[in-house]
Amino acid sequence: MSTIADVAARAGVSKATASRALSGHGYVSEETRDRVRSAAEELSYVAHSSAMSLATGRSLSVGVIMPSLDRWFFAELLAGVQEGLFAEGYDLVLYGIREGSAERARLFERILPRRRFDGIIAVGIQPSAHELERLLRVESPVVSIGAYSEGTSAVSIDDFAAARIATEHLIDLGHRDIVFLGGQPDAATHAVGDRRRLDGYLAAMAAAGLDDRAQHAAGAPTMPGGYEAAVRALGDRRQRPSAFVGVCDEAAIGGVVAARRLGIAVAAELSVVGIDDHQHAEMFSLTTMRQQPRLQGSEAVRLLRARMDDPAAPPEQIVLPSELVVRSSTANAR
Amino acid sequence: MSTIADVAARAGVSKATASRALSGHGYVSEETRDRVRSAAEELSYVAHSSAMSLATGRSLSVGVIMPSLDRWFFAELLAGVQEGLFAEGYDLVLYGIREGSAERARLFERILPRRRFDGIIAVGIQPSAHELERLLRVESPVVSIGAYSEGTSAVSIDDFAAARIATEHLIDLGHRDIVFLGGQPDAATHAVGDRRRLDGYLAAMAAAGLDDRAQHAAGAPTMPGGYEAAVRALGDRRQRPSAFVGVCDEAAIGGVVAARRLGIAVAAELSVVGIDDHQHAEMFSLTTMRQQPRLQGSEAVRLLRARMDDPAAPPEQIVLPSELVVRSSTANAR
DNA sequence: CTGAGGCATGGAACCGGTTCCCTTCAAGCC
DNA sequence: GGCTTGAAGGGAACCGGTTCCATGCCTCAG
Repeated sequence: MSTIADVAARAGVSKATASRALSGHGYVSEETRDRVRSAAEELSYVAHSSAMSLATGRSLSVGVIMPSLDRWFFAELLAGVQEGLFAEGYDLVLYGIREGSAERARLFERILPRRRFDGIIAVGIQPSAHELERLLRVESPVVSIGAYSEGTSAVSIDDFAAARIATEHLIDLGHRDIVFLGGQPDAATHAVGDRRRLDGYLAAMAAAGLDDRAQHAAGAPTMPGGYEAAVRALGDRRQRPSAFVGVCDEAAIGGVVAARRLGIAVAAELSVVGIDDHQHAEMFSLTTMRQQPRLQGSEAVRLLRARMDDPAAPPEQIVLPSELVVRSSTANAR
Repeated sequence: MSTIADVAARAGVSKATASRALSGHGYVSEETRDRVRSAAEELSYVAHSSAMSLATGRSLSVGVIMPSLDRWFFAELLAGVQEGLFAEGYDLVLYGIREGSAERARLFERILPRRRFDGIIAVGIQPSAHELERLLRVESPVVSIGAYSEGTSAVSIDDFAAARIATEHLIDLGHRDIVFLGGQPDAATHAVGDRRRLDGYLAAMAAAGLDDRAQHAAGAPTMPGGYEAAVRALGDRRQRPSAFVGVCDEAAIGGVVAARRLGIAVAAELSVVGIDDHQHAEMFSLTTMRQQPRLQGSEAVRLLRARMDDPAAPPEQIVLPSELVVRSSTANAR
């Protein structure tokens, strides 16, 4: 692999001039620039990123911290972030860190300070005070997604409102016995957004005077999790709910599958609404609150770029809209 | 952020000694080592990765190229790779590149040569001759997953055998009209593994003298793709198949959902077998050929480490086993 | 007593870029 | 004609580490 010294020698100029010619900073004559460029072309020269990073102080890379990779929301988000960063010429360095794991400490203590990232995108992670302090030492701008952090820029939807609107949709259809499906009651592992969605559901129930009928069938925010929670909720024939609000579409779809299995007609006997507009939602005719994780990812990149270009700029929090998409999994209560 | 010069000054030694004390290479007295270590501790010193990389020639990072992030197999794989790399102290730099996109050229021309990766993991990508040449210039070892590349180390399952065994399972149950569900007929976008699975299905059909009954309901290798293909295949009431082999579990589950929708009893009237053992397979009681993408990911890391430690070592191809998991989506033909 | 060899350390070169600063030269202006 | 100004480009410092080499000391064998 050739270095800039090779290019300079071949073009008959100094390293300094070669660097200026290729980067476009400083004065270089038209003719010299062309000579350097073709020399670089001939040697198929590509600048060494570490050397560049060391000299300029910018690494052209962004660290991305994710609590999980195998759920739809996070995978879509990651895809959006990746596309955005790649388009801007930044590399994405991925850390998949389960909440509260030992690796998490190592990440904050050693890994993040070692690479000087130009920026950090943290997804669904509520950094502890100590971790936040470590992040600030690194001095790279942070954008969090779905975590409502105060000090940093942030992207999210209004989880509270989304769940409230979904629940109101069911209430408007005449439903009274509405169960919230999925989500862990344990606060430590409960994703922040899930907690807010549960609160939104509770608020809607309370506003309709249905406080005492509110019920949470806990479970993992996944299809099997929703399935199991639904089986439990539907098990009692005497007091069967007439509608589900899923903590996410995966849980809601689990509920749909469970209902079908138990011979309960979705819509006619049981309305189900989710939150996400998952790629499978349409297939299951699921009514849901649409959010667009890919868009959230690319918005996060946009916010990050803004802060990288001007570190003095104040952090910006944006809340993306989510809208009710009515399909045929919801119908009037009987 | 402090540098090694700060640490050296605080410990009262030279940069050289400080470096040796911290890295453990070369002679340093016990007492000096301790002094340097506590100086580093007090300054919360962390070595600058670019400087280290420039000096040593090793970047402690691995490039990972993936064709998609939103499918279960790839997400699981990525999780396995990520865990493996993190445990070994390597960073994962992610590139999500759609087959044949413009970004792909940029990746091979500029991005990969710029960063000097210590290794590259390419998933489901068949590099062109020109791309392979670029990869070799970079001189970092490559491990491919699921792509059967000759020059490089590789990890995969035997896709051909997996589909053959799945199909034989159905034939043994007395099925004759077996449709292969999902997978794109277009060779350019058809993932290599999907093609091999189709071939395995065809071979099993041929071996049982069922060549003329073999039928491929094409579609995306996803749940909606399988759903649509199944609806088409089940549409003709006169010639309804008695069994599906899904190109993957997602397609197979799409088939199960389609059958339920159409009022066709899975197992009793229609057997369905998939390939993957997807996280949702159990929920749908799907009989399937189990493969473990996480394991494939960590094995890929192991192979990569082997080649990084000894570049002269010959590339190693390993084929991981896949086994038939019989659940209740398959039954004797009527 | 001398020389060899292991240990401990410091100085300086080096990795491959970028950028500051200085020199040169030509054009423009008073 | 002398001075200012700006373009063009070279030398060298610098980013923050690692490592080669030289030096001094101590021990031990001959």
